[in-house]
Amino acid sequence: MKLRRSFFARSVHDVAPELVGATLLVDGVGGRIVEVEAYHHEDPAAHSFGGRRTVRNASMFGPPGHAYVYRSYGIHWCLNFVCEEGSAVLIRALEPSHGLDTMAARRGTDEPRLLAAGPGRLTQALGIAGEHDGLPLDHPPFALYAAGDAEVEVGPRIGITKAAELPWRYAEAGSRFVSRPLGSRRSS
DNA sequence: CCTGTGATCGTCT
DNA sequence: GACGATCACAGGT
Repeated sequence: MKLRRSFFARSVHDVAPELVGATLLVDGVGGRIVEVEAYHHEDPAAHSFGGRRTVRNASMFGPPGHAYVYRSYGIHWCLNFVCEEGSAVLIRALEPSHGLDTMAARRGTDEPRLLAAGPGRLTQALGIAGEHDGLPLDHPPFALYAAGDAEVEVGPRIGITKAAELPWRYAEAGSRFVSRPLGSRRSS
């Protein structure tokens, strides 16, 4: 079942766990989302913190159901799904199932676990870059299908220094394709 | 298993 | 001028 834009017009804390197990394809390449994180405007770790709009975070304040793509550490791209105003879900990892050869070529590895385990790896495998910022998620090149049954685990987010203790990371229990097991200490 | 470090640059102060 | 919602690799335990 395809996800409609209205799916995203809710609290990011409701949407994020429901995205675990959903299928994300970009031009037919992708797989099952197994790890996400929630960010919103009252969250010190979020780009939208305090409701401050900038050129970079404009998409976060745009309509729900669109992509927010930004550059991380000057090197990588990160993909988010915009929810209610000023909130978004960071897509951190997926289990590759469609277009494995394309992902392997883009990533420079055949190791399935390394194709899309981490937000930077995922965007590289799916061919996501700055031109995808602001695009609607219910139109090509995106295709999103609702999750079936998925057991979701919760834990602290990764790689942040502010509000690092908040348990707003959601992952599929037992998945080998997450960027890092829940409950482990290291941030990469 | 773990920790440390360099790469690299746009964004915000 | 400082700092990342990261990754790959090196080296020690």
